Parts: sequence; C-alpha cells; structure tokens
Amino acid sequence: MDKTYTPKNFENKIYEMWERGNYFAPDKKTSVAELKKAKIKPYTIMMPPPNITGNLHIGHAYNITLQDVLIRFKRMSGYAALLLPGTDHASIATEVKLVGELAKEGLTKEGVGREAFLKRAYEWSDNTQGVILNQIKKIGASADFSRYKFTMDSDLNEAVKRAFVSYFDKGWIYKAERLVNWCVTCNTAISDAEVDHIERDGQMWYIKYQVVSESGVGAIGKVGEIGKVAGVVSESEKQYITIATTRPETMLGDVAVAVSPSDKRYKKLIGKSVVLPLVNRVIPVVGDSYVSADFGTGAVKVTPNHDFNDFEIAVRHSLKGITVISKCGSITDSGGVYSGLDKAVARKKVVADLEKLGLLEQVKAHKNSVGVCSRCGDVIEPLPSLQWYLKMGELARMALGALSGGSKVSKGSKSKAGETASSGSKVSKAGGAGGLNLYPKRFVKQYEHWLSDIKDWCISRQLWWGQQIPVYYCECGKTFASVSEPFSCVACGGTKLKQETDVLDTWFSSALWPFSTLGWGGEQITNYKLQITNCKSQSTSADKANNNKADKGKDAGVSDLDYFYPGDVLVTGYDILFFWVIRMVFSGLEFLGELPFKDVLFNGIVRDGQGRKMSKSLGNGIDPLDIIDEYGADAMRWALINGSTIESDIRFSKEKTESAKGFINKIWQAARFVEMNSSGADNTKAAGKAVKGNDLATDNSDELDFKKISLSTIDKWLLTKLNSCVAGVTKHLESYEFGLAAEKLYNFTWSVFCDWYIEFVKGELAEFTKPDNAGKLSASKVSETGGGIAVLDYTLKAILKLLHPVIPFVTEHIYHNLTGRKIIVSEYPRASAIPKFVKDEKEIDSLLDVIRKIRNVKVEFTGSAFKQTKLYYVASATMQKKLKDNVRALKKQAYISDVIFVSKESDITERCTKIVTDLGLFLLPMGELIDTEKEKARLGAEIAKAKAEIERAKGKLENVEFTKKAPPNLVAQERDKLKKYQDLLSKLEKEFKDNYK
RNA sequence: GGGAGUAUAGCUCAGUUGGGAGAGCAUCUGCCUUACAAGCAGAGGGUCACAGGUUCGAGCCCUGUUACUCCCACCA
Repeated sequence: MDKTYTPKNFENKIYEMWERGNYFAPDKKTSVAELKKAKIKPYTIMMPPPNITGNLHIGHAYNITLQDVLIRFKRMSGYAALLLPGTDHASIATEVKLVGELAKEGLTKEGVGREAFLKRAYEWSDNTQGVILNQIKKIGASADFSRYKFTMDSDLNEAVKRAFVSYFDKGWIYKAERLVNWCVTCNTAISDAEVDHIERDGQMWYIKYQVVSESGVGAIGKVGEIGKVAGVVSESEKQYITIATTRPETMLGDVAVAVSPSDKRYKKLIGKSVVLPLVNRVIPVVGDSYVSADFGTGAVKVTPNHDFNDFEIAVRHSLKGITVISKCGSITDSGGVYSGLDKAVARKKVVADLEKLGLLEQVKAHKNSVGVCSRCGDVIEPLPSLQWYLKMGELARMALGALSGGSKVSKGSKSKAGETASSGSKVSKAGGAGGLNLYPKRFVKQYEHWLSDIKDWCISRQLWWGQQIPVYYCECGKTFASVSEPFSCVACGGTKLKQETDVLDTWFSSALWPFSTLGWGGEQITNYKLQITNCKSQSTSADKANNNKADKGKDAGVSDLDYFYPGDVLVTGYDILFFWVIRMVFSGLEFLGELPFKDVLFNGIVRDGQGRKMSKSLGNGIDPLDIIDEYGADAMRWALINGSTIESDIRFSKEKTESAKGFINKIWQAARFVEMNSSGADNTKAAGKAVKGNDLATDNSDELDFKKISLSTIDKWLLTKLNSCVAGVTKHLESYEFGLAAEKLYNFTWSVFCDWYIEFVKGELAEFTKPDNAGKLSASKVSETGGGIAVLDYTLKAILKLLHPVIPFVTEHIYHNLTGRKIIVSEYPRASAIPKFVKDEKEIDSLLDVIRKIRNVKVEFTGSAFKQTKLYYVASATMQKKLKDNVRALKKQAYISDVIFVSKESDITERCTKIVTDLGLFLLPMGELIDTEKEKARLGAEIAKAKAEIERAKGKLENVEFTKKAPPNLVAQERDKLKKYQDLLSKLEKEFKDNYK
C-alpha cells in the first residue's frame, strides 16, 4: 500500500473492476428465476431519474449516495439488491432548452418541423444521458446499468400509452375548456403543482368606472353604445365606482364589477351598470361574497378569462368571459385598439390612457404574490384553454388509503375495505391497502392535505418532446384512445384518423416508473403491435437485450416485474412529494394493485456551509465532480452522510469534505499498519483455500473460529466493542439513521480501534516478536500466544465491510489488496458472529481509566504525558494478579518504565503523587516536580466530585418515591454507584489526611 | 389565512420507549511517539429559546410565548 491515501490513484480502477465483474446486477451470472428458486429475497430501489436537462448537482450526489448505502448494505446482507438507474426526458425543460438552441441558429421549432425536432431532441438526449450516467458512476453508485431506463425508451412509451388507454376507457380521462396555468415562454399549459408562488413588489392601480344606468345584467351594452347611454348625464352628476387592480391591462376583458353584498357603500349599486373605460363596454355591478369590503376599495373588476377567482364569480353570475390575452402573451382582437400589443406594453398604454381620461385615481405600491412557471420562472397567465384531464377522485382515495396508520382498515379486510370501513373519516373511506411509511413522518400531513382537496390533473402539454397522447379523432366525430396506432375508426371504420398533437405531462410517465422500468406494459404491447402492423421491429439493441432477459425469465415463469416489484424504498427529495411520489403510489395501486414501495425516504436539501440554498444566482452551487476530483468520491460521500439526518436539510462544505478525507486517511494508515504486521498470517476460513464460487451467496470466508484462538483480555475487549458497534450500525441503517451509523463507525474506528487497540497491540507485538531480517514480524509467534494479529486483521476487515456502503472505493481497494477477494460481495458483519465478553470489557475500560488518569497527572506535572516514569501499585494480591495480565499494555500506554507491586503504601519511600481509581491506588514518583499546593488542589477536587456523586445518589435513594416507582435495575445501579463513590471518598480522604494535615 | 418544522458548546449538529448533557470543527496547552503532524496526549467551554404543567425524575411528554425556516392557499 502507498504511504499516502490518494483516491485518484484507484477510484476509477475499482469502479471498472466492479463493472467488469458485473457485481451491480443482482442476477449476475444467473437469472431472477434462479434467485427466486433459491429463496433469495429481492431488495429494490428505483433511482429517481434525473432530468436530462442538466448535470447532476450535489443534491443528486446526496440522494444517490443514500440509495447506494442501502443497496450495498443489503447486497452484503444477502439480498438480491437492485438499484435501477435511469433518466427523465423532462418534457418542458428539455423543449425549452432545445428551442433556445434552435433560436441561436436562427431557427424555430415550427420551422424545422415536428419530426426533425424530435430527431434532434433524441440526439441531444443521448448525449446528456451519457454525461449523467458518467456522473452516477463517478459517485460510486452500484446501479445495475444493464437495466438502465430512459422515460422515452420505446418500451416505456408503450407503458405510458397502455396506462393512458386504461384510464381513458374507464372514463377517467376527459377533455375540457377551463382556465389553465399557461406559460407564455414555454408555450404550454402546466399543472397547478408546477406553479410556484413568489412574492414581488408590484403596484396596485385604482381605476374609476362610471356608473351609468339602473338596468341590470341584461343591459350590457356594445362598444359604441356609450354615447347613447352616458350622454344623458352631465359631468357634475356623474357617479363613479373605483376598483383596485394589480393587472390594469386585463380590464379590457372585464365583464362585471363585483362588490360585497353586505357592503353598505356599494349595496345600492348592485344591479346597476358601469361603463368600462377605454373599451366603452357597459357591464353590470354584481354582489358576490368572494369580495371583502375591507381590501382595496371593496370593489373588484371581474375578468373571468384571466383570473381563477373571477372565473368562479362569473360562473355564479352567468357571465361569459372575454379573452383579451393570447397564448403568446399579446392582446387579442377583443382588446380593441390595444390588440396586438404585448401585455406589458399594453399595461403601460392602458394606464397612460386612463390617466389622460382622469380615470386613474391613484397608484400604490403593493406586495403581491405572483404565480410563476417552476420551469422557466416566467409569470403564469391564466387562460381559457382546451386541455386533457385525469380525474383524481378515485385515485386520490386510493393514495390516501395507502398510508400506514392513516387507514383504519386492517390488511386482512383489504378486498372489502370499501364497504367495511364506515368510520366516516376520509382516510378510512378510501379503504386502501395501507402499509406506506413516510420518513420523516411529518410528511404524512402534507400528503393527506394535498390529496384532500385535489383538482383533476391537467395532463396535456402543447409540446412536441414527450409521449404524444394516444387519442385519435375520426372524421365521423368519434374520439378514441388506442395503444397501437389504429388503421381504422372503431366506430365507422373510416381510415382518415388524426392523432392528438399534444403530449403528456412528464410526470405521467414518471408516475409509472416503479413498474414501467421492470417491463410492465412494454413487452406485451410491443408484441401486440407487431401482430397488428406486421411492420419491421424498430427495437434497439437495448430493447432486444431486455426482451431476451424477459424471455429468460418467462421460461421459468419469473419476470423482473414478478421478482422485483414492489420496491422496498424510494429515496427522493421532498419537493416532489406531490409531483411524483403520490402519483406513483396511485399508479402502482391502480395498475398493479400493490404499492410501488413500502417506505419513502425524503432526503433534505443540501445547503451550503452557511445554510443557504444552492442557486445559480448565488453562485454557491457545487459540482460533485469537482469535489470528487479534489477529495475523492469517498470523502464526498462520507461528508454527506456523516452527521446528517433525514429529519432536516444538510449542510455541505469543503471543510467537511476535508475532515472526511482525514478520517479515510486514518483508515488507510491503520490498514497499512495491519499490512506491515500481518504478512503471512491468515487464520480465516479462506486461508489456503480457493474462494468458493457460489454466485447466490455473499462471501463469508473472513469468519474466524474464535474457539481455536487464544484471546487476550484486550482482544476480548475489542471484540465486545465491535459486537456492539455492528449491532448499532445495523440497527441504524435498517431505520435510515445514516448519521448515527456513521458516528458509531467513526468512534469505533478512530477511538477504539486506532487509538487504543492498535496502540495496545503494538506493545504486544514488540514484546513477543522480533523483526526478521526482512524487517517483518513473525506472525506465527503472536498467534501462539494470543489473538493479536488474527483479531487485528479480523477487525480491520470488519471495519472495512461496515464502512463499505458509505465509502466503497477505499474499502474495496484495501480489502481487495489484502485478500484478493471483493468486498462488494462479502458478507456484512453480523453481531451474532462476534463473541461478547462483558467482564473483560469492563476490566479494560477500568484500565483505560487508570491510563487516562496517569497521563493527566503527568501532563499536569511535567507538561507531557510521554515522560517515562516508574509506577507503584498498592493493591491486594488478587487485584495485583488481575493487573499483571495487562501490565504490558499499561506500561506502553501510560509511558511507565516499570510497575512495582507493593502491598502497603508505607513500603514506598519515594515522593509520589497518588492516583485513586476503582482498581486501587497507584503512585507516581514525581520527585521534585510535585507541587504540594497543586497536589492538594487536585485531591480536593476529586474529593468534592466524589462527595457530589454521593449526594446525588443519596438524594435519589432517600426519596421513597424513587425507590418505589423507578425500575429496580436503576435503583440497584444507584446503590452500586453510592457504594463505589463512598469507597473512593474514604480512600481519597485518607490520602488527604495522611499527606496534608 | 391554514399546516409543518427548527431552537442544545463559539460554529455545524447528534441525543432512539423520560433515568447522570455528547461528537466533529474551532480555541488553548504539550508532544515528530518507527501506521498516520491529514497525527498523538490533554484542557476549557452549555440556565438544552422563554414561561408554566405532568412525573419520584424532563433536553425528551403536555400547554402557552418568542424567533427563524418550509409547505399549502392567495385579497382583486
């Protein structure tokens, strides 16, 4: 091994080695059918497919690392672990990007045409997919790339069509003209979930509308009629109503003015009409409870076609909307003289014209929140538009019922849940399967809340890049959906069919991800299509490989879908709970009748060192590849995992990565130490034997037969600590407590193994072995006398394995060098395989306490713990005998030249400082260095501490309520403590009296 | 407006059925000790936001207050 840890030297090579060995595929060298036959359990994670629009950022790295930790842990624990990677076509984002690129070349999307545009899009996506895949690999993800999927792969497209047709035929998909969120820049409708609301400094314009007639709703005049109606009133008699608006340009489309029915000021105006300035349209004043009297002027202009609330008002008052803003953001022909102007230009002109007419009362600064497109950030324009919708009612009920704890329906009554659940709560009524767990739990409320008043999902997009909606229009007027491209109309048999040009929302395909990736929909439909069209197969080589795999499975009656579905856990950001997670849940239930995963883990956002969100504008974004280049992937992964909780967002900084690298270097150096000392020693089962070639099981050949090894107390101490470390780490990983697992590993590795055990063993080795002429220690000698090397070697390997899920590269590199085998398929340490020696553990813990105290005293008097001194030990014969086993360790660790056992303190003539411990009295000869005052102070402090402890314990024990109600073991523990400190106190007080009185 | 989260050492955060306040970084002191100065041995540093309550016992459970963060809904 190199003297220094240089990740660049091996990370790529290690990854290539894994890929060559096909270790990421759960069915490596075998098939899912055989796995199933061998009763090997699957463990499935579908990687959230990153958008192909950009490179991965540190947030992706965090997300991928979490998944890889779980996958590697489970793989090593004997599961057929599948991490299925993929990418998402990101309909809008990609199309916006491509249109932008076309523009640079002076081209437009319409100019190049749909077919050429799509060709270009596919080419572009091939390229970025490659970039992203490379990044995933650099991060170290042990994902099965043979099962890699892209949401626009032909088989996934087929799955999308099949899902759509299924919904369509159930009558859950319909087309309707409604107000939609229209993005002028992206030139498409978007769903509610894709609209972000941001607060902006805007203005509020107060505009006067003249009240003109007594007539009611029916009196809406036409342009030009104004003179006739208004002319009869002289200027002084004119009456006005002032409305307040943040969007003056939309007044062109006003169809009414609404006031609160209970507003005394305006009550008498209800039923009258006003003249809409500039357009000179006569519109009614209506009373509507939506309007609150105390906001603005208490009068609202009603523009149904450009505001969601106004639309509702209009419906209530049977008013027809007027569209004045077009899909490209300009004023329509209905906008009179303003038609053709951009909305921003129109706003200025409208305001100026109103001012000229003296109808602009005032302009106020006003903070308001505007809806913006989550993709491009442009302001959303509510517009009436004809779109496709998916009914959410039943699907939302299913998703609500899926929650664990949410549903009162027991699993046993699943099929009848709908009827039997009658408790009345929303969730119970849903009658879902239950069993879905969200981590952290708090997301349950968000999940439920969002579903409780969900609107139908607008699934159509006026884009080209995406799955074209499989709906066909016939000349005869028939509209139908079909998975395959139909030859003729299902109603009239006519062949002049036109396919819907809109594409589907990206999330429609993402919703199928947990099963479309496993072959749902794709294969059967491909065959179906072949039968009907009898055309040449267009499948790619990847498709063929998939089909072969499917065939292989089919022969044995086991497909990927059968074996790997449902997944075990979904790890994703909480920002896509609504977009994605919920939609996968109901899709899984709808199409497979089973939840797509049991657990959902929402990882937090990765923020910068100061806790700020990473953003382009701040320039504080982090490219994982830069970090990997500078510190290595392992250091990045460790920095992301260590100290993190899924309960909150995490911070990432170079400092953290620096210290992560320090930790890995520590492991590296420890491994070097073991390597230098263990040459030739191999007590493992694998010793001298070829590694068995069982592809279905993890490699457990590092196991030791502890009965055959004589273990020292220190070995036993280490193994016991290792045992609890393994138990703890396993428990933490099982419950997604990654930060806690890392903390335990850090402490065990650095403190227990490196700082204490290795230092102890050094003493052992020095005592029992001498370097041979090659400078190497003879291992056999150590083995004869104790566990030593064997335990050292065993524990290092255990540490490497325990850490492998988090820092895969360095652990594989070291382990592979050490053993020639692969850690990635080695067996994860099991606590049950590691012996426990509780008594020995306590004994050594006490010894460590003695050592620490001696070091402290030395530092206090000499400034250094490393000055060699003698040590007297005053204790009974049994205590002396007990210590004798560990005297070498004590000497080495406490820098003692000689331990002299005495039975009486009076036997010592030298001037010493005294160290009172629960193992007895130790005396350190410090000669002139002893400062009586310091010494007195130290003893005094120890006495005070012992007294305080006694008081505390006494206080508890004298409390009858405590002894009565507290658990007995706790009471006993307090009694023990009391006794221990009373003994200690009497010893301390004796010392004090003898020396300082 | 509705909901959720957070508040613990100078900084970043742990603290798992309620049972003696922890780590890393930073600071200070002393050490090249033959795996590692990316190191080793030590030290200092906290009214667990505030106020009540439950309990023999509260950082942890309950109520209220304050501050910050996020989500949902948007009063034109």
